[in-house]
Amino acid sequence: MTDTQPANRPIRVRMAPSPTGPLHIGTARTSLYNYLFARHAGGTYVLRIEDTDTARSTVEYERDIIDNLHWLGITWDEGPQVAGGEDVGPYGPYRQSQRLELYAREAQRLLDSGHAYHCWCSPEELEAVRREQEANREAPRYNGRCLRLTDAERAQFEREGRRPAIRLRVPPELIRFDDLIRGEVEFDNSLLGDFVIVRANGVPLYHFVVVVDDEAMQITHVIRGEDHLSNTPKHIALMRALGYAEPRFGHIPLILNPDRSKMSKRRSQTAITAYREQGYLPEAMVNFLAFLGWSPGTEEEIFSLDQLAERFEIGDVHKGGAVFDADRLNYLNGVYIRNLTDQQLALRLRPFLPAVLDDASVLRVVPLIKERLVRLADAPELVAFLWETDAQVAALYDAELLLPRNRSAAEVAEAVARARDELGALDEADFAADVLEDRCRRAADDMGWKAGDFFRPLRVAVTGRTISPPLFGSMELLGRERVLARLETAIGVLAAAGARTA
RNA sequence: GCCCCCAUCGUCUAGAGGCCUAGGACGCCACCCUUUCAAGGUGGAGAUCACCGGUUCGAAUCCGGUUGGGGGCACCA
Repeated sequence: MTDTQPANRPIRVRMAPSPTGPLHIGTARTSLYNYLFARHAGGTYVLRIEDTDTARSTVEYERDIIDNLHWLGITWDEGPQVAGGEDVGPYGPYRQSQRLELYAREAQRLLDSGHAYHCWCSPEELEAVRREQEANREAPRYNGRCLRLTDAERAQFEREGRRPAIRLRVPPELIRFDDLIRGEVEFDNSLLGDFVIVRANGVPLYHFVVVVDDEAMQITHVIRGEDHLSNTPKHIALMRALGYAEPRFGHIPLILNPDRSKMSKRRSQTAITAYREQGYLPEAMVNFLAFLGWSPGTEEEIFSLDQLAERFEIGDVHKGGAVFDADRLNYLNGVYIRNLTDQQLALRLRPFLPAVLDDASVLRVVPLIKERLVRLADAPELVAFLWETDAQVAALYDAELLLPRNRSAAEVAEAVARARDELGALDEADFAADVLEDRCRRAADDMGWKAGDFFRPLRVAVTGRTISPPLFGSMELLGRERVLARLETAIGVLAAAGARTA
């Protein structure tokens, strides 16, 4: 691999989310790669909140981003540790909304040195120029009108009280850089227009503030999504104009929708919170995200965050985009769930199960559902029969549901009655899964029934469903009294159905 | 339209000139196990390595072109 370390500078990377929406899958993965890179190299990891777009930025989103980053297990050395909280680190403040004087100072410096100039063009004028360029099949870029203004024209605009934006004067030069992931990349900046760095209302723009902050925070490696690859020449032009050191850049592939377009809210579920709420484990999420565009080069696929940090090499990151494969995430989540101890799983399951189920019951439920869970939020449906009332369960009965193939309602009623008698003969202390199973198997055998056929109506009677956790474990958890009551109700339903068809 | 990036099974990927009649995983299909559903086990289908030309004794791997896909071209980030 190529040398990734600029000379004489300790490695510092950053993630710079914009609190204009909840933490996005793509941002999470970029944050993860930055984190892994920093950890692997022993560098410093900085979180900077890019909230210059005051109209769209909110504290709620900042909270969502920070909370979910923490949830994933990603930690940073500098930056706000808590949403709305105080900064940690010597290069603060770490919220761009609090760094406005710096940007103003640097913008003035560019103005003074002639690298930037005021632009009075109105949105309408710019739009007209753009349309004309499109009609002439030219590249849509600023025509440099305000660069050629006479002093009189300038004075006139100022008299009119029009507020100017500030544009960078982009030199027509070839920009070349050695991307950590893509290698040599070359752009022709003569194709770029003079872009705006500070809006007319005085608010500095993204391309400008990233560059200023990366320098101010001594960032050595800028690892970000491929969508920024084409923006890099702008950033380099800015750095040169400001006399900054150029960091190394690494552009990671995009995460794609199934149709291979850039992953979007429209086509996919993109908010990390949504996955969290459905009961995806952060460990599974991290493992999954890490492999979207990177692999250790072996056939191992289960990695903890620490193991990932140990193995991660930025040069091994792929160049091509990766489709977000929900099936694979589900599979991985299941693996992580099954790898948890019962106690650990009970703890994680707690928030997903209703309070009527006490902690001890949650722990007892775990062995019954562990192998059946894809997401934690799937748990309630699996064991709802435990807290549903007998009446609620009975409402789910349907004679059809209770009937195995080729058995009449009368026959089934008889079988269920037999089970009720067998189980009713047991006292509370003997009402355990192995005993229940033994009794029922014998009864089935005795009546000449296949065990499976005999169990089906019992399952429906007890859980209200044809699909359930193991029958006898479920019965044990439900308890003698309620099991017998439900069997009784089912017998009634079957008898009525039998009478109708007879 | 212009610029840039990318290209191995449906998907995530292994592969850095001969070990590849291309490996693994997910998904899919069988079968086994089995009280349902899962989990687990075994096996299978699935990629002429986008295409065309080179270079080479030899190319998925190197070079060029073509095609296809994606991204960027804002007083959003």
